[in-house]
Amino acid sequence: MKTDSPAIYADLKEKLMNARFDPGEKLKPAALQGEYGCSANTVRDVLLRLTKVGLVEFEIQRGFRAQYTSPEKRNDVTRFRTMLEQEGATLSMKLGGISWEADLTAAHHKLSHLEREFERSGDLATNPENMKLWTNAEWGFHDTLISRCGSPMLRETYENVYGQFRQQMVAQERDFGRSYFSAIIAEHQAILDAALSRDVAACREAIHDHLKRNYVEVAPLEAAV
Amino acid sequence: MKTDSPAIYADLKEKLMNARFDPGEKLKPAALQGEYGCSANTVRDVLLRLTKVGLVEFEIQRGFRAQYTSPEKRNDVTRFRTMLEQEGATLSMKLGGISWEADLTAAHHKLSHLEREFERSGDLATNPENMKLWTNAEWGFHDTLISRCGSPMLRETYENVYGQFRQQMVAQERDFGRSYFSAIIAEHQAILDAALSRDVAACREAIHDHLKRNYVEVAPLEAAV
DNA sequence: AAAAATGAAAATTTCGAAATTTTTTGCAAG
DNA sequence: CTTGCAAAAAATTTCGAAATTTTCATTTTT
Repeated sequence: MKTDSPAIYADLKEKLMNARFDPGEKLKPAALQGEYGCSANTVRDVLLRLTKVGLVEFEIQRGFRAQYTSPEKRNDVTRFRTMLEQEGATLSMKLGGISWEADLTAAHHKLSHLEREFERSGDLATNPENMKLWTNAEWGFHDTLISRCGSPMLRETYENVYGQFRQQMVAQERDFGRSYFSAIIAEHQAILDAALSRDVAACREAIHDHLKRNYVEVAPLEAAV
Repeated sequence: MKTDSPAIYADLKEKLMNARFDPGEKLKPAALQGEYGCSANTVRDVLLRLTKVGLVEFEIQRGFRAQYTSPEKRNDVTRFRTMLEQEGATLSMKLGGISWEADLTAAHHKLSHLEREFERSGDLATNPENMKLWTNAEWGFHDTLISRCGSPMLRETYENVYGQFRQQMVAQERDFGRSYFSAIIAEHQAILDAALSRDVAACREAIHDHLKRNYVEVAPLEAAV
């Protein structure tokens, strides 16, 4: 009995965030068990825990599925993430001190360094190791932005929604060419500048601008109850 | 094998929301198993699922606990709930049509009827059946308020946070006397009026006023990273 | 006496199999 | 050819026990 469920959790989480499962794909413990050399129950246990962070859907008596995808779902995730990040950043701007400015500057420095590198070389899409570096740096910047919001619940929720955002968008097979990075670099810079100058309106706007590319057209319907 | 895990889930959820477990109390599957005539694993399964809605804390290799309580935690839940409800209500005011107005009016009617009754008779605290009635009506009103926000994620998150709010506050042993209901009735009315007249600022204010009694003084510290 | 080490008890995790439920398949009727 | 039903197959849930880890009380060492 040498199974390492934290490793299974981490591996499944990584696969889910990187869309290595199709949207809505069934996740059968009995099938996954072979991958990890453990019993089906252990996989079930892990999937139940991944349910909490929103990466896996669970329905009683009919098992687990990778989160489904749709234009509506992507819009929802994007809107919700935007809202949480705007609120978190606004609070950080009010509550954060010099240490926050230092942390945010550092996180941005790391991120922009990478992005300028990828803008030049264009070898992000091809190199999974670079993708991981960028992914971590991007997360670090956005997390630091809201880190002084003073609300653990907001921060934890943001983390989960950020993960779901990535899950939805990675499946979209976007273009990570140079023009993408040119835009992204400017957007991150705009967020940083607004945050450091404590300009709440500008920062909210910059966050919205950063995420608006992810909205897609959907037939407008009155929301259901 | 006649165990009914949905019933176990419902029962534990009810007990957690009504603070029938002490804050931070250990929830041991082997101990709870007797209550429900099932195996410890079934209880574990249920507790893992209750983790998703934030009523239960899980830490790997050291099991489950009822959510802990503290002034900071109560403030956090209150602040986060306020924020979500304000955003949800604002969106509903923008997107909701006549059917929303009808639903909201109906939900408020049901709620205020009960509250006026309890204001007169004062027999809420003593009668658990009445408490349940009020609890459901209160939830119905607030859920309807945000029901047209157009964001399933916001709405689901609000539901979880509302449950955690109740979990925290019920443990506080508050005074449900007549004066409490006098205040509550006016607050719900103010929310309804502002919502129906699509007055965003007034509605946000009314939501804040409704929840502000739950804030407690806490030594101000710069938020940790 | 305080701290570290030891060992027993308790709790958590994992397992493989049995019981239950859902889904699929095959066949017959309209 | 489609629909409805029954049987088989597959998947999920539940179980009780074994393996592992944590917790707690006790003893040993500094």
